[in-house]
Amino acid sequence: MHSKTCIIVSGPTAVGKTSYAIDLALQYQTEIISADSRQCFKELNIGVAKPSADQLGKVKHYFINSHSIFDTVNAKVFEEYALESVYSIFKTNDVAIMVGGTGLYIKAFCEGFDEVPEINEEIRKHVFENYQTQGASWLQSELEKKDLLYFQQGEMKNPQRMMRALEVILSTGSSIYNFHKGEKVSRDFNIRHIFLDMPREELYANINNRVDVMMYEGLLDEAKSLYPFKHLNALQTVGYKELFAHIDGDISLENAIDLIKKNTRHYAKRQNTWFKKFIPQNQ
RNA sequence: ACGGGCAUAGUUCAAUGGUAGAAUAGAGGUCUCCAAAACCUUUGAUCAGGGUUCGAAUCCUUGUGCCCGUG
Repeated sequence: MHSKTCIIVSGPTAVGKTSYAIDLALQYQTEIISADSRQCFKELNIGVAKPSADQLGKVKHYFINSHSIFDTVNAKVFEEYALESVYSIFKTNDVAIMVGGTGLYIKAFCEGFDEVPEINEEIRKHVFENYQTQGASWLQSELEKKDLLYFQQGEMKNPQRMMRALEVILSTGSSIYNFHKGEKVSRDFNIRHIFLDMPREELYANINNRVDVMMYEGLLDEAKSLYPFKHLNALQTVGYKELFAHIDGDISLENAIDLIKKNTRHYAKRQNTWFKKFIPQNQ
């Protein structure tokens, strides 16, 4: 038992995490670390359901508006940022609150990652560009030649994982599986977990309603202003990518809105699946 | 009201008279640095009644519903 505690509030999108966490933070007179892979971008506002200015004024939030869409943000970056933040909060508080729906980020914060050497930027680019021009079959044949372990055991239909495996073997000469030891880091503070959930039908109704509100608040204009950056990873985001398709003339606005609702429902479903299995705690 | 057409999974569409398939939605799952990402698996249907036939989603017939044209 440690003297400091981080309370993690997780759950699917649109379940009400934000206001729940703010109430909790006010109760403990402490601050909040967001664990959301999209709300950290200062350029993204309406579409990512950030806390309102009013809410941000009540409680200090870390990892909200802290990064730019041009920055590299990933689970490792989050882990370091969140640890720094939590220790900063612990200087003056016994309790810190973390809230968010990005399961992998929360896992990285709770358990850490096995060390994988930094990947050379040129190798990463080389892998990505060849995938762009030659497709998944290129990744498959490269992995068969260079990383038989991954070729036999890994997901050979999943381009993203294949790219990761390939960049690791090209950079280090060793299979990504040799780095995955599954050793969990033990943090020197307590971790408590609160999972928010509600009946599926209610959640889906919340989602549909929230998308309508976002459109009313001007999501289309926001998407138009971000259109020049649609290729960035930060813009591979529900609520924006569908509107980009509409701006391109591929689909009607009505279709785009329906797609946003549908994709958000899918996202919520995946979050549920993740949190059903991953219960962060260290007791 | 008359004439014509259509009726298959929640939806959109397949299936010479011979095992009712697909896409998508829905559901379940994967997961160690792009995770609001990228993947995997899967439930489910011939409008209703009668007839022809070894055998009907398919042919005939009655009913019901929808669409188009004429009035």
